[in-house]
Amino acid sequence: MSVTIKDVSNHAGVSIKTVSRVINNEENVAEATKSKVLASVNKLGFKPNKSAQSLRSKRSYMIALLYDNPNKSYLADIQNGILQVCKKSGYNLVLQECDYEDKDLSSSIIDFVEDFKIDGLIVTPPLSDMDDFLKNLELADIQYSIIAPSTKKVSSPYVSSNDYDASYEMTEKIISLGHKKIGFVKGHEMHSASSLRFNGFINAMDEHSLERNFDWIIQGDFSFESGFQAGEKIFSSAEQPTAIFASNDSMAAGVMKSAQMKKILIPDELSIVGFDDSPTAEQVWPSLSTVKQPVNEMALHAAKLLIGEFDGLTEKTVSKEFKSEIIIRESLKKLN
Amino acid sequence: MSVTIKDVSNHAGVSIKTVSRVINNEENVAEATKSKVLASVNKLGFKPNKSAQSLRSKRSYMIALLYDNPNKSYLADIQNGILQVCKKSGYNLVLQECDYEDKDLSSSIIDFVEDFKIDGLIVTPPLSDMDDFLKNLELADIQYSIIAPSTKKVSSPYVSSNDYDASYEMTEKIISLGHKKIGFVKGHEMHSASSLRFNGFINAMDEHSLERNFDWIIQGDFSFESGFQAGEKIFSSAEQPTAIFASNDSMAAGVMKSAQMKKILIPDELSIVGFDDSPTAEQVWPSLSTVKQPVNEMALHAAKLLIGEFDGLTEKTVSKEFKSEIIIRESLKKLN
DNA sequence: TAAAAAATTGATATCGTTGTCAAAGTAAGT
DNA sequence: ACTTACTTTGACAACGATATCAATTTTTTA
Repeated sequence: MSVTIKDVSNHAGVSIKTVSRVINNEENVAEATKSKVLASVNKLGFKPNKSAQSLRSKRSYMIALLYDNPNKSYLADIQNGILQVCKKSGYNLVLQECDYEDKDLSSSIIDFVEDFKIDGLIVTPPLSDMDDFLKNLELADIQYSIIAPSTKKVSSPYVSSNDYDASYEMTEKIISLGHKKIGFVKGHEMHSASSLRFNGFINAMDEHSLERNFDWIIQGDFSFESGFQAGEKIFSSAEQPTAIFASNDSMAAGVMKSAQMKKILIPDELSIVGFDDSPTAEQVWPSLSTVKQPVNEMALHAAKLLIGEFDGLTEKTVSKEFKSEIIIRESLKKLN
Repeated sequence: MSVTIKDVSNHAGVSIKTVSRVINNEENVAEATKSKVLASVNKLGFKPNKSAQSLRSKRSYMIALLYDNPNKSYLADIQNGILQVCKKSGYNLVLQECDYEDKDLSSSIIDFVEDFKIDGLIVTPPLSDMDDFLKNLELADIQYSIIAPSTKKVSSPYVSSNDYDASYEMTEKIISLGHKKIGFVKGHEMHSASSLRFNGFINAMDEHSLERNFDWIIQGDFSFESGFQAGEKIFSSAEQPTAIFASNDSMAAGVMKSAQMKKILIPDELSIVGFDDSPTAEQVWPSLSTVKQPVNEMALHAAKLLIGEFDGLTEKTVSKEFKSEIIIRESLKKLN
């Protein structure tokens, strides 16, 4: 059938242990032996049997992605980033959907990791915001790498996005176009990104001495529906803003719909801005100005971080904060 | 450490082989022995070591999802459906992105399956439309289950959607609202769904003796951009349709944008209809009428089909065609 | 140059299951 | 009662890698 380590050892005229040493890049193998073995490996097309490796070494060569996020496009980007690394390093990605409200979350995840001998986890928001959950993982001695807005101080490696800065910058951009009356729709309360994005907005407003109008600051939950309702509230208030900044694109689209149903012209009478650069941002009309986080690259880095932890191979990858990009489309316009 | 089959056999006072028989539901185990063993299994919390099982039995308990589809939301639904089955049956899902234009697709997938001892594949469009690829899988004796529009005649089990019927029905719905001048934007040529959807449209038009206007029948590729360009073409033609049916929601959104930029009122002057019920369909304004396929359920069934093939356990699941649902939203209106 | 230290290599045990095959126990047939 | 057939069970090999530890070779040190 398929080529085993024994076939290689026979072909190369060394012991199986030596072959094992070579394929695992262990130290103390003579160069001559090493190249002899590698030649046999290539010649025979040997690929280590994952199950056997896993059984003996207690490593599964599988990492899992933990998520509880209805944002399909975000998830797809995350997956792609991780897969790029997995493909190269011979790891496999396993998906694990969670419920952040589940009381037994920690224990069920710990069971899952032990059952499948999962080597490590990549944890995404909002799970990456749950400190006690992360602490439980550490207590169970489970390796993980998190993707989160930059606030976290955890011992495990992490990849972060500069939600605060991006929001601050986008707000300044809006202000620079002459807007002074700016509304804001907040995101889901469980996501730390929500408060960061809000704080970025507030601080930029303060910096430019612009007044906050609490009729225009509405709590949402990242859903389209909550954005729509936020719009209804804002547009029924006494005074009207000239721009609204929503904490994600779905809510921005909701606000936009609400405005359009009230015949408010966008962007002439009202500018709308979102966050995330979801596919919808480009497909609505007028297209949404938004903030694009390099989600794919972040996930890629998170995977490198995690896998680098087990394989000494890769040069030590370090935690890193990623910068977002502001994308200006049709929905944001200079105030007349 | 963790509980092994040996611990169970000691506790139950039988041989390890007998324990193995019980946990694998083999025949010819006395009832008394069986329940005795199961009691020990529960008492000790024994869970078979996947790696050891895999090593010995040549089964990995992993199935892979093959895809080459930029539609993130579709993919997420597929994944969710499969995961529901995996969770129950103890299988794991591995993601494998492909390139349908890759010359070496067959061989690289066959390598992948052999390297990781993948038990079976779930193949999605457009890969499920590539007959020679599927044939190669069969030659390599690889189990798979496909998700595809219903045209395929393959020996492996499959799950299909009634694209033709759904399209026919939606066209009739449009016609029933008084529309006679109806445009159509075709989907990507490599997807068999595209021709089915188009044929459904054409046949419904014929059935109602409505004339086809080839100025309004445009080839697209499922992308937003291609929908936008289709709109530009249609709106620059001599006569204008009163309704346009696009083969998916992204293209419908593109058509919509093109119309809105030309100040064509939707749905008053033009009705637009999509296909897929993507998140965008709900988030554009006016919201898109569309066809919803039970993608999640289809994937769930495909997974059952595949896993049922190896585990004799489940009652034989059979190939099945799933029906789509027509969703009427704001973008489709009775003709004045 | 001999002894000590370090580098290199291999024989064999081991991981936790399932597979093989023979032995023991039960039921059926004459 | 005595084959014959079938059911139930267990001892031990095997899957294909890594781990242990001792043996051998090479290098360094004195």
